[in-house]
Amino acid sequence: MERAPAERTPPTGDRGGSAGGVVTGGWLRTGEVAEAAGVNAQTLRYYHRRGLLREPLRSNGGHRLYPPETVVALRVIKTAQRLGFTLDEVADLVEAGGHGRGRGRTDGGLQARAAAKLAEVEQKIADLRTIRRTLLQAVEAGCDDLEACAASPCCPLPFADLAAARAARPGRTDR
Amino acid sequence: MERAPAERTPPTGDRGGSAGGVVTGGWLRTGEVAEAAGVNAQTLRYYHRRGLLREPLRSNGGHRLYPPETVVALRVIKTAQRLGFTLDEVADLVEAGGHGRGRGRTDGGLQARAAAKLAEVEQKIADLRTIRRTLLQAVEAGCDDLEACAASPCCPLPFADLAAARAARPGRTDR
DNA sequence: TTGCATCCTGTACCCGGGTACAGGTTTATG
DNA sequence: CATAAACCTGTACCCGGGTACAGGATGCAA
Repeated sequence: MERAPAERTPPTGDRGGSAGGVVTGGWLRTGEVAEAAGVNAQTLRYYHRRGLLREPLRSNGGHRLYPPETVVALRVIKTAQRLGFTLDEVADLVEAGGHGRGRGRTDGGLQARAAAKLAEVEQKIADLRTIRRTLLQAVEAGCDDLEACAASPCCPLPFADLAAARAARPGRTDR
Repeated sequence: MERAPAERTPPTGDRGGSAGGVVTGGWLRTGEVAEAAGVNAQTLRYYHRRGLLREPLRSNGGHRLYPPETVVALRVIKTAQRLGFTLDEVADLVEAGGHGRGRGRTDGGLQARAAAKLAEVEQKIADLRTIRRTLLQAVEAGCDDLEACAASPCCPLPFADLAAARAARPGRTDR
């Protein structure tokens, strides 16, 4: 993402678009990038810290000046996140994608990682289906009091199998 | 859970079972409860703080002495958690279940809450299925580089719809 | 030149569900 | 009675993904 910003024309006073507001091909300030990508401006700094975005050029006064493709970079990040990748994984993906470029590397590793993530997602779906089934049973059996149910031998709720605690809280499934 | 422990015989020196180790009907210490329920002893204190477990009796020296049904209470908590309830919701459930008891209240509210939770779980499943579909498309289309994909008009990945960010990170679906 | 919007840095806080550690008591056993 | 194991309290930390706030410095237009 936005590799080698140093190769572009550095900003010399003006920042691209002459008509106020909509900058056509010029440099963007933090707030502009954030708004264009639909994220909080603080999040940009956070992503820099996390290594998801390279630090861009600076104005003389120290304000960040982003190339326009940063907006695309942010969309990429958000898309990967929506697909279930953690920020660490996203950082990995963009680094892998960008790293060997220009030396004949075509392997971004996305294929393999997407396949692995697919398996994770399917596991989560399976877990949630178990939960759904159990909730349905509870509703159908008319359970209305957990303590009474725990005492009753005919309640379908699985009070016993503490071992099978994987599942629930889907974000943490397998750690 | 384990309401009115004060009504039981207070522990006067011995703690039930005379044969060392396995206490048959007597009072349990923190570590015993924790082990029997398969949770960390610290977690017991944490549950007390969260209002999930009532503070039990104490020995003269200040050590907690639990009635044996606390183990059941813990199983109930863990079960509800596995069904997707947060600890706040569980606290709510056990309080609702226990609160009006003895004054004709039979409504623990579990029915309604289980039904609501069922809807949540189904939403999560639907979200994950969308994610799965998208990942599958990415794999099938042979996407291997997020940046290239973002630039290509034929990539199936949804880089555009930032608005539809609900989904991913399933634990946080709708906050 | 003035004034205000935007930006900068560093640090602290939020959520949920715990876990860990320090430093001091109590309990049980030989 | 001595000693080790278990317990007590309070406080801080962990994960992931940000958000908020304080206190200064810049940028830009009138």
